[in-house]
Amino acid sequence: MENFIGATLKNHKLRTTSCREEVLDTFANRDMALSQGDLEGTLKDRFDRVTIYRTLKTFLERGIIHKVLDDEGSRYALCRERCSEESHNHDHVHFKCTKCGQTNCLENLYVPAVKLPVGYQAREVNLLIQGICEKCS
Amino acid sequence: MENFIGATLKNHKLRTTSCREEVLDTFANRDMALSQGDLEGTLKDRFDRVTIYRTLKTFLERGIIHKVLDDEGSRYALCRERCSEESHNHDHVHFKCTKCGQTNCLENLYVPAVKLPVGYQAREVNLLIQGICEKCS
DNA sequence: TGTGAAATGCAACGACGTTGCATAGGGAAA
DNA sequence: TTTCCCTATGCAACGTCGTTGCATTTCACA
Repeated sequence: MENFIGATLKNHKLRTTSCREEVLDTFANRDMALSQGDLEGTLKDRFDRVTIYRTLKTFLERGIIHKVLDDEGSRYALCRERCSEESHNHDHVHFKCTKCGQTNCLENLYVPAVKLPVGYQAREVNLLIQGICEKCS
Repeated sequence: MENFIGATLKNHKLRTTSCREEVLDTFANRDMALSQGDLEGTLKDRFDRVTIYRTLKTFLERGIIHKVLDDEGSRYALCRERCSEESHNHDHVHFKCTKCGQTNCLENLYVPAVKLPVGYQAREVNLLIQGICEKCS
């Protein structure tokens, strides 16, 4: 874990700070999409909410995390595939359980190709499925 | 148009008020997904933002409009298919142009079926494609 | 046309996104 | 190891949005 955190920050040319370490640690330990509020719940004693906000923003820009669509507010999840500032790669499916509220990446599923009308160019595709997850069914 | 608005409200058993009429009219005239901010821009001289908020909430509950996922804030669009309080039906694709910022429903496209892992049950599916629309390309 | 129920406006609160600025802290070079 | 610069952080502040309570107005049916 220590290795993962240090290596991730170094790979993306970011300074090692306690806030960044703990945010990364939280993402790694809780295997689900997190909102800024979730992170604040865990870290607000130690870090200002603006710092958490800026940490998320930085991670987003560098391709360490990606935004997960949600019908209420924003959530974020670690990028598993190789992402960088230049290219993001997130055409997998997100599943939100309406019972327990958890949002997860279904890593193995890919978004089926959609044939767009003439003139439309796709850059990014987000598929959110809501329903009941395996634990709650 | 008059007919559409009156009939829509009556069909969903809602009182006819000027705010509801104008919100519906705005949705009908501008053929795209609108945020609460968009509506306030047009209507805030005449109606309180809370009234607009509650109008949207009511329309959502009754199946007159549906929520459109967006990576920044919520947007709403008219339900074209038959929707009611009981059953919503919105498995079509939404397209957001990163150039002009417009979000539209691609009515003719349906979300391809995704085979979920065992134990997962889908209730609602949202597909958002971002890129360049026909007008901007 | 009167009346009860529903819709509206206003005030207020919290959560979030965002920015500016002064201070603290990381890390490379001496 | 120490110094110094640049970056990250904390704090204050502001705007937007979602949300609720309450008093007042308005709709629609009897």
